[in-house]
Amino acid sequence: MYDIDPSRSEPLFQQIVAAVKRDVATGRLRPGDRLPTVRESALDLVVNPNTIAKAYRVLEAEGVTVSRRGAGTFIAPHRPTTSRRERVRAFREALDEALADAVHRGLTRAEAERAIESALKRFRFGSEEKP
Amino acid sequence: MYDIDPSRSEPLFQQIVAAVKRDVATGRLRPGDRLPTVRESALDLVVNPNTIAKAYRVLEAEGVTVSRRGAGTFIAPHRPTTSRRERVRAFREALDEALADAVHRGLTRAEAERAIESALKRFRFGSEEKP
Amino acid sequence: MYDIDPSRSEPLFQQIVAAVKRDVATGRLRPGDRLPTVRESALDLVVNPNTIAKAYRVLEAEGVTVSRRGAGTFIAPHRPTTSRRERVRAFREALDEALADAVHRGLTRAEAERAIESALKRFRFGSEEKP
Amino acid sequence: MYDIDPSRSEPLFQQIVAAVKRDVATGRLRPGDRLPTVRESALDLVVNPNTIAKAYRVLEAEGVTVSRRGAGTFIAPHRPTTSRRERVRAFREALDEALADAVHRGLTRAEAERAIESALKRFRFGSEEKP
DNA sequence: GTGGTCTAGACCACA
DNA sequence: GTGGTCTAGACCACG
Repeated sequence: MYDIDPSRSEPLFQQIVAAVKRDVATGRLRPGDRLPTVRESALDLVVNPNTIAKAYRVLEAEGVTVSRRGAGTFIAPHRPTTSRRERVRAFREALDEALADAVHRGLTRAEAERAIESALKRFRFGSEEKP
Repeated sequence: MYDIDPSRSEPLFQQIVAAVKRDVATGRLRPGDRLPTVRESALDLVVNPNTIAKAYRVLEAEGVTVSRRGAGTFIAPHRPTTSRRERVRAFREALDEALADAVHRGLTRAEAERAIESALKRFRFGSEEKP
Repeated sequence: MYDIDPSRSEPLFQQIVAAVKRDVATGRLRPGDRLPTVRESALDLVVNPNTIAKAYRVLEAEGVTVSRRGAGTFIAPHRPTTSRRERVRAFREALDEALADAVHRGLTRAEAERAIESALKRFRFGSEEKP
Repeated sequence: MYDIDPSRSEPLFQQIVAAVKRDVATGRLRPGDRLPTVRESALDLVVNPNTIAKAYRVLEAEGVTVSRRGAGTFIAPHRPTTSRRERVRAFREALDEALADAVHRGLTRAEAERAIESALKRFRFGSEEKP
């Protein structure tokens, strides 16, 4: 399902977490959808079931999923709680780091703008009310 | 100098690396500029000197700085070597993760666009001529 | 009847057990009252009948209910058997955990006292005479 | 250090989490204090180091501690974030369950009041400002 | 059959 | 030496 790469330095469980979050944010996974079971995913991605379980635990802790023993793991309804200030700050930090790296790699402004434009299309942002 | 936060999960040396790279990418640090010595930085940031040394080692390995024995550590001239494909791919990945997180935090499209526009202004991209 | 929340980490059957015990302790349910059948409850609470059955089994094991074959499940007459030492110890432990959590959430002493005062009013304690 | 009981049904890591939270809430542990290392605790409590590590991870996730690789695990500065409504609601629920259990065990009102009064003395509540 | 807990033990990243 | 990651495998609680 996901392309997990053990050779990358990012921990496996974090790669899984990021992949699920991306799919939720783009709408490929929607509230109520069921994730594959821990054992299925473990076979699929060729990692230890504990590693999947850890990823699911983190996702649950972040409010992305809910796990029910005996039933499975499901995408939770959205309920962002961070303040506007905080979410903008966090985004700017991540964006700064991405851009700084890109500049060092020689990305041109045009390339950056194209990539951003295309990325913005793929994500499903929350409704535009301004709290 | 930099605001390093030991309580964040990102390793200290990486926070330092990212901060220097950001300053180079925005132009606050320019080729030829000298970085503080390891000891100065260690006192400044209240961090173990080994941690600073590791950050400087990584920066040099990435080609961001050059250290001249007995003279200090300096910002290197830009010389991006990655292929266009590679640099775009890396940027898209980082951007995807930043956006996915932001969406989960409830960022609206308008907020994202404003943050991006402002960030694009702050970074000094390479010249558009040489692909 | 009860507000059972499958997304909470507490097992469903325990939520049901706790709800019944609370109702008995507050007097909403009294000795001799009949509980809904397993099937009724299962439909009502949208829960697997096995889960209800397990809750009833636990309640009976704890002496809160008695089930009479063919007739149903009834609230049992009170007949606490634990020693004073034991019942106080158990209460103190639960109270400690509740208070520790509350303090971490930032509850003030005044808020705690008000909540306690109100709670004490709602519960029907045993007669003070028989130690 | 703590009295952990493997025979209780509560998971070991949760018992450890509760014990640390109680010590923080009573003031036995204060912000900045260092917890025993994972390995020390594991030897001390005769449990697997992974179990301690999990407890520490949960404590960090709840904001009770901060862990720094290479340095240790420390009590974090208090920064309760829950709203007044939420913290009172959570406390009332826990209190209700504790009282319901106690009533079933035959606790008298006098016993309850004495236990409560004594418990209230041991915990360090936040400052009394009303936000 | 689902997720959760725990153990044992190896290896790694960080300070 | 610190905490973190991952594997392997047993056992349990829940629905």
